[in-house]
Amino acid sequence: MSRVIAVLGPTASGKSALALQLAQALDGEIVSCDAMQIYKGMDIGTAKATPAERAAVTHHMLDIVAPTDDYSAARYAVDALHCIENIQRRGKVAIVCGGTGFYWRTLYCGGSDAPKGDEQLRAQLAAQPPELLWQQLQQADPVTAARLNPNDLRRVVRALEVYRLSGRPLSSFAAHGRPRFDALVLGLSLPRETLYRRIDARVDAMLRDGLLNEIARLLDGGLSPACTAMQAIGYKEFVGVVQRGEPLQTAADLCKQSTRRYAKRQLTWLGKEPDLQWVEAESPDLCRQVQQRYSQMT
RNA sequence: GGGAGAGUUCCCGAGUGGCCAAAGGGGACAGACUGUAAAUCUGCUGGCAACGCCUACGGUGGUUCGAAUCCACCCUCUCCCA
Repeated sequence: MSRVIAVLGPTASGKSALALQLAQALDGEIVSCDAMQIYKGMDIGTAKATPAERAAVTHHMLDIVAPTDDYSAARYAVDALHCIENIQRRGKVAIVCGGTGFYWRTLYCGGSDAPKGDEQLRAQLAAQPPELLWQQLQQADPVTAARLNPNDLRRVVRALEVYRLSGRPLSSFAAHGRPRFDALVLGLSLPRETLYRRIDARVDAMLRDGLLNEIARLLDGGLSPACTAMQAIGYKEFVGVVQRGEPLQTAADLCKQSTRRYAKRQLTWLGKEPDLQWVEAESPDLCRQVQQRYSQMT
């Protein structure tokens, strides 16, 4: 299996542009690694590759499911790995590009084979008092309980769910393993202020490009504001504007703020990502530099 | 011109003599992350040679063993009457 290039980094750091350049220079195809670009109909707010870009370079892992559906890192790992295999079988270079660290990690290092989520069970668990859930977890899976914060309900519920479904504690399932394929793993870095400026500008641009119309279309189509897809930054902030005519400026500011925080979380994650090499996002001959590193890999 | 009220740490905002470097919230910063991950959760937020010291609650000066809290004057803002 030949080498994969992964272009990771915080939002608005220039991942897509670099991936596009690389794909054109190396005869490659792009595999998106973004938990929200998975959803159909969410284009502007997720900064999905444009039709023109998709015509120029083949993109994978975009528009995989409807926004009403749920998706997961484990599904992503399976689907994206198939894409990579297919690309390589055709003699092309697979370029993974995106900002969802958890998805990339699961693709690269494999994920746990604990049972998949069960909506009903989750709802049933979540209906119980948090203290009770915590007590149950401490009994059923003390190792995981020691690891988790009692307030992190989502993880507490998941751990209990795994226990109920499999009869085994979550801690008995292996987490990520060793990398499953060779990859040049890149993280785009740039000064915090620059990154934040870019984020602000990007939100403004999305609004100019018709983000509100896109959201209105989704909501008119019957999409519930409560579903996972609508929790995406750039969407949840504007539901009130679209549905109740709340002030746009306030929502836009909030959106910029959430995006900045998200970028920070991405950076924190990337800091521990195996094999990751940081490259300066703003360096003028970035694409050439990366190509050089790529060719140096043996 | 007269009267009433307000000025608190990055912001909002509690605090009306010691338990106050000052509740709470926001923001910023840092971190976690086993099939929801653009989600979810946590920590931290005056300075220092730091079990102590210094600087801080509009300003200056008082009262007091001790003040963000009481008094006087001054400055700024808000409201009411002229």
